[in-house]
Amino acid sequence: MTTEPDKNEGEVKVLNFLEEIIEADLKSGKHKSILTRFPPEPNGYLHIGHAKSICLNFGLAQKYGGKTNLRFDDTNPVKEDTEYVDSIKDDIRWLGFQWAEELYASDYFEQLYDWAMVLIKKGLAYVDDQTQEEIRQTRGTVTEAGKNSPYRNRSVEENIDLFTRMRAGEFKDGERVLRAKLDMAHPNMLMRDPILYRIIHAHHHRTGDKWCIYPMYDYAHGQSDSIENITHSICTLEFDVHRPLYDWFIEKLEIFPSHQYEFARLNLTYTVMSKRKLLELVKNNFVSGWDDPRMPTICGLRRRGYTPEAIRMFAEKVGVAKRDNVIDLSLLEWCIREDLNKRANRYMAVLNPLKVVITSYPDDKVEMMDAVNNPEDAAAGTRKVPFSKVIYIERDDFMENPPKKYFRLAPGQEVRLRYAYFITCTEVIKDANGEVVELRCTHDPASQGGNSPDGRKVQGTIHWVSAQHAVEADVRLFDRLFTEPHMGDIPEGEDYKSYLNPDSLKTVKAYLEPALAAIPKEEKVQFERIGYFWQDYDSTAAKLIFNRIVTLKDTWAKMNK
RNA sequence: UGACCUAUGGUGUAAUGGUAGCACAACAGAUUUUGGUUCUGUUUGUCUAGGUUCGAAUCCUGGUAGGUCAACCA
Repeated sequence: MTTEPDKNEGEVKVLNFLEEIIEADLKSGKHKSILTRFPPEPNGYLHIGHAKSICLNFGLAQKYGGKTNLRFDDTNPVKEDTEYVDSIKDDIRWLGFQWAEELYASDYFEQLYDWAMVLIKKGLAYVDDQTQEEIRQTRGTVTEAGKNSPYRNRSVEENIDLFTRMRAGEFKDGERVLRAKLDMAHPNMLMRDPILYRIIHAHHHRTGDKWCIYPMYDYAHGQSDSIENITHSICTLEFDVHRPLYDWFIEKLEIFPSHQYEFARLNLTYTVMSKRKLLELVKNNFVSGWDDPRMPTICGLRRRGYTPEAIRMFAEKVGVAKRDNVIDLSLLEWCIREDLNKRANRYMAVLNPLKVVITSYPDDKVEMMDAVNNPEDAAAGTRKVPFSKVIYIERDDFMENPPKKYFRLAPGQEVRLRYAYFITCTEVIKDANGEVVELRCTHDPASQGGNSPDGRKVQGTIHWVSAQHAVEADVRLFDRLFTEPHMGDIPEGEDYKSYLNPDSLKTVKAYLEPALAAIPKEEKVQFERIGYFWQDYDSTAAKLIFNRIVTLKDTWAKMNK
């Protein structure tokens, strides 16, 4: 086969609009290199929406040989906590990114204060004594102009004095604010004398009690970007209307001209993305924590079995644009299957067991069957799986009255036990309620390993575990995770409670703990993360099977509709 | 009813004045030691009305629809 390395065939070069801007800036010499930043407020855990932003900011810098800072936007002490700082750092690292510098908006408080003084001296900021209510009332509405504050024309000296005393702690919360002097009739509400500083006597997670005045987002963000020489400040669409203000501060302060660019935030079907709602789910114990596998948080997805590679692939696939979007959850699921399918070793696990006794098999015999670890990767090798007279199969793999194209086990029907034998169902045993509780089968000893010397074909192949070697665990866990509304499909204004099953945590605990006790200590961590297995457990395997179950369920549902 | 942003198959995203392409989803077939994977094929789209142009998804104007903004949140 001949290849032309320069051709790069099949690979279409597609730039998103941010890449186009960056390439143009680099080409024109506007910037020699680029510096982006990821600026979370440490007031909650990162979710899949943040992952898109992280992949964008870090990915863009990587692609163009630049760097990315991690900056915590910690300008509101009452909402923020170091717990969140730590989790955010963990999640970013887990996703596979390394920041150039770890910074905090609170590092800039002194500089920001000095700049506020500059604005005051230029006659561009003033201290307002109005109450919060008065300020709200005089701001006007989207269609009506606001009214000037009676304190708007204070002298520079008086403003300096008052602002100094605000910092010194002479006033109570809410008594005074520092506002920019712009235009109370501006069509953009954000430009109607925005508040720069407010008084908050609260303990800050980093600066402690040093400050009692705190800058607002609009006053802190652009200048923080500027201090760090951020070239491309990339944020979501709702900050679009803030850009004129962002530019105004930079212009008036005559500092490094960082620029803000906006993109559409990620929305996912069936998924709650609002930090406020997620916090509520955690606080009210509707989930076991921020890392509950049903949560759309990065740590939740991690526990659900997602890999960083899959999440990065997802971020790549969803694209970047300025149009509001709702991505199908199926794309995220496709990404994890795509990733795991290539690299995860396969293991057999039965989630919803049905006992099968192979009557023709010797009572005490145990055979070690050869099983392929990963059909997609021969280098992954093989392993031995114990087989014996009594096994469990998946309940879904048997039907007493099968429809026409059902290839798995049914009375009188032959099926292959993967890596083991062909078996034929000879008897169905039911309990008093008519529920199938056990199957009796015979095996073909010649089909050891899964092939018959006479070349006859069986259409179905099913997985199994040897009962005496199995580790028992709760099969319902998996079921719960998939039958409950995924990550909370909660319509606006509805009660979360009706959408999450409060029993699931109890169930998990009740069944997981005895199972854990049966497992060698060194393997517990893996096991705990994934849930459950009868034998042959492994976290990666769980991920694969986990995603595979969804697919099979879908297929089955369709066949029966 | 103010300012700003947006409009391409079911869902996303390309095409930057010259053949509407790609991915997910859906559907059909082939292969298969799991109805998975893999491979092949199929269906479905430029919000609307004008204008400019040899030619418009693309440029202009009007309309329509959706979103954002009236926290001392970020």
